[in-house]
Amino acid sequence: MNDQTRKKARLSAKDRRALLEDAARICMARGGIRDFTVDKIVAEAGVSRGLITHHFGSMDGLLVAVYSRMYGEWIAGISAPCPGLTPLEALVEALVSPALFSRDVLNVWLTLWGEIANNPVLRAEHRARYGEYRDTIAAALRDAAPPGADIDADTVASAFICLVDGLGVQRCIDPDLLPEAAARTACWALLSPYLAQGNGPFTTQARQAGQDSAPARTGASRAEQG
Amino acid sequence: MNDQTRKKARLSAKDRRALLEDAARICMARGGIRDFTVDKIVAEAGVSRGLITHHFGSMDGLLVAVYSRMYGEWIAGISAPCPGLTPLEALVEALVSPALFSRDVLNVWLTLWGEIANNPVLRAEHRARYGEYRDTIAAALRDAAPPGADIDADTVASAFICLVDGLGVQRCIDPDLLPEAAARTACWALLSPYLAQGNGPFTTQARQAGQDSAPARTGASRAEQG
DNA sequence: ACTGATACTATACATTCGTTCAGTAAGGAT
DNA sequence: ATCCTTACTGAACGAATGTATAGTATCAGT
Repeated sequence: MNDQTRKKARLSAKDRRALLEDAARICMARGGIRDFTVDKIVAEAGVSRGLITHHFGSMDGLLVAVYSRMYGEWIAGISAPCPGLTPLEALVEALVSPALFSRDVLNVWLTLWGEIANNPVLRAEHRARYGEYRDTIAAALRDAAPPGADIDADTVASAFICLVDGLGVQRCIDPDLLPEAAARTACWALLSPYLAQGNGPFTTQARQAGQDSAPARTGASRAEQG
Repeated sequence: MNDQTRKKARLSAKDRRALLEDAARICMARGGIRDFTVDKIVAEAGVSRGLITHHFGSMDGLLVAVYSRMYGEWIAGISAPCPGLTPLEALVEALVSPALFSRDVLNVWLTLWGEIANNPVLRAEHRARYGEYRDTIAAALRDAAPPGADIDADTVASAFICLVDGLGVQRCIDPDLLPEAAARTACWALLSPYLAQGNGPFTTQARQAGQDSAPARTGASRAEQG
């Protein structure tokens, strides 16, 4: 209504940028990178074609802005504490919650990943953000680890991020095949050896052994238990 | 040389299709979906523009053909036995080997995933192939599991596939940050609880408990150990 | 009230996109 | 040797791509 009464809404640069970023995300959630186009985005936002160039310089600029916003919201989402849960439990619950583990959100991520791999500008933005992401997870891990544990929280966090990424991919491809509960189970399956007392696969000793001459022996020794 | 001497090479439909599929993969490895175009592919293959439509009907047809080929080669790669290793060990080693865990190969996968999520034709092809992929892994898991273990190999295989996907994503984004050894360690970290004697997180009991009213308790009980 | 800055529109532009199609030529079958 | 199938070329098509730019409208500062 408000938009219809006013012939032309003149927003602040900040607000208009946010509006365009949201429109771009809606388009990407709908049809991946193929729908990340000037025509589709300005139609979704209800503005003229020239606005994207005016506010972001180019489509690459908009892409970086979307990526930056996604990363910020993602980290904020997993950092929010939850009463009754440890920080690590809250983190996992956030990751499988509808706010983060929805197809719309994940499809934007998947689309962005495909661009990061081939777009130097986006890759630079990623490198600046990834450290913060990993540190957030590593902090929750150190908090949950048994006292005096000899582990590399950064390594665990990296592996955990990979799993979360993969869960997102599968969720995009076939949401029905990967319900929330299955994702949660997978998360704890990866984290539990680290949290267990004693020698998980992420201890300094285990890592050094795994990188030595006999590469498969880390798993082999376990397989031979049965 | 052979191509230059002959003015026009007339190949069988099968051979020409394979050649075009390879050219398409090279383009996708180089620049993602943005380089999956008629002009780029026919230039890479050294043929005229009309050939893609002639052999595949449309670009979508070529995309499905590429995906089908990728899946076939991927499953063949992880199914090859390796002397001195158990089937599961051989599978993991194949997954982190240069043949499968290279940026070129993985970038094609990442590109395809972005399309599967939004392309109904590709999604249908995926559904027809995913089962075979998961069964291959589940078989190796059952072989490696301790006798009489009460586990859901399909669930473990699904979770493991997610991890492998995520490792591929990270490898595409920043290959230096995820060396082969780290990927191998992450794989065994996820698999080891399942292979251990007793109650891993993938047993029937643990799964039922995890899906009950207290969703986070599967991990919570472990976190409270320390 | 005036002025400068800028949010915004709308058109135009050269490329590039996927597909169509008429025509050429090579190879197998009879 | 002659067909007929088909692998293959190359030009043409309209639609869609991102960006540049001239012009309009609105707000803040004076």
